[in-house]
Amino acid sequence: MPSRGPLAASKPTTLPKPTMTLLKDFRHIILYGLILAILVFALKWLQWKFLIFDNSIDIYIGLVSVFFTVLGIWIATQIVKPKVETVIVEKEIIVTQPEKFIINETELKKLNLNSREYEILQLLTKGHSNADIAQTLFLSLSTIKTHVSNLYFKLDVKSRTQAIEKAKRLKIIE
Amino acid sequence: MPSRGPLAASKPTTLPKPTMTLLKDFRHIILYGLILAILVFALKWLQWKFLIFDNSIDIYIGLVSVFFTVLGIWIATQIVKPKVETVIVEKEIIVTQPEKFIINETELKKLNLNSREYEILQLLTKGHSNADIAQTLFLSLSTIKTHVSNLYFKLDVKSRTQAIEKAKRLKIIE
DNA sequence: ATGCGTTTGGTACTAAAGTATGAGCAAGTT
DNA sequence: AACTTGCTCATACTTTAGTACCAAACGCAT
Repeated sequence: MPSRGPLAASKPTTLPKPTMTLLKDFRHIILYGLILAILVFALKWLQWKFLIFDNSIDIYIGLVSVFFTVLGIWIATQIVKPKVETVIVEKEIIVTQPEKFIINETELKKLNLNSREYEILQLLTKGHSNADIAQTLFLSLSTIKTHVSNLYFKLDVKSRTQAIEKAKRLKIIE
Repeated sequence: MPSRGPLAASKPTTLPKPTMTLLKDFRHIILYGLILAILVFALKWLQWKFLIFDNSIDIYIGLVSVFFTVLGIWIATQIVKPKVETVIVEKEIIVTQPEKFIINETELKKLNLNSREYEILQLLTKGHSNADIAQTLFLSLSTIKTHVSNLYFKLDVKSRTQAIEKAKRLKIIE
């Protein structure tokens, strides 16, 4: 077996490809022709030699039969191209990809945060204070506090640092 | 070609597997024997028929040759298992690895945090309150506050959320 | 219209975080 | 011995965060 990757191969797929027959090229045809010609001469010689013994015609025929049978077999092995089995082996390549952050939509939906709460959560993780967020979103501090409290309830946490930790752990925030 | 993955195949490796021969079972042997017996009778008949015309011995031999050649080929196709070439095609699959965290030692040294401060920073990012940290490290709340304040000074931030954000951004904490 | 959820905002209060300052103590350095 | 540094702890204070409860305005669907 050739060298393979660190991970094992799996799911080998067999693809039978019965490509049949045909002589490879004209050189073979000429070669076969020559062989046959030589055989004709040999047979002629044998014919005359064996005809001296009239009874030996059976032996002669037998030899011819065997010879041509073997010849046929040999020709068959030459003209039949092998089946090709293609085995596809899956080779896994491990790639460390530079932070392709994917938001965990499943978790995010489970938490059922509304748009404001999620917006505030994003600012929260950036280290903004409630007052900052209020200014950014043009809302009163009270509103922010309400949203933040609801956010904590939904996230099942008790402080903004816990909220940040959980949000990042659940990958619902970058 | 069959359907393949998103990535192109590469490095096809050829493994010649010449699996040879042998009759499948005894039934075949008996079958071949019978066929040969029939052939012998046929030949005998042909022999006598053609001997009437003395000159036609060449034609007779020719027919025998052709017949047994074809027979040989046929036998070969029956008894010789096809050669099988196995082509292994490696199909590459990209696997993204979940990114190993590497602490940015350079930044960490620049900040010049002492061991306690770094320890507290770690607990901070996990969402622990000052009281929690005090309990964990068997220190008074005052001590934690002092350390945390010094930490903020060194990190140039004004709150624990900012500290967390900066620490993660600088990759000095997991 | 009525009900529901979202968003907004308020008051009052408690808890926690953060600042400022001072001080004790052990270990190592000059 | 005097000094520095890292770590500890305390007090007093301000600021921010967080909780609880309430309520108005709005959009939307039954």
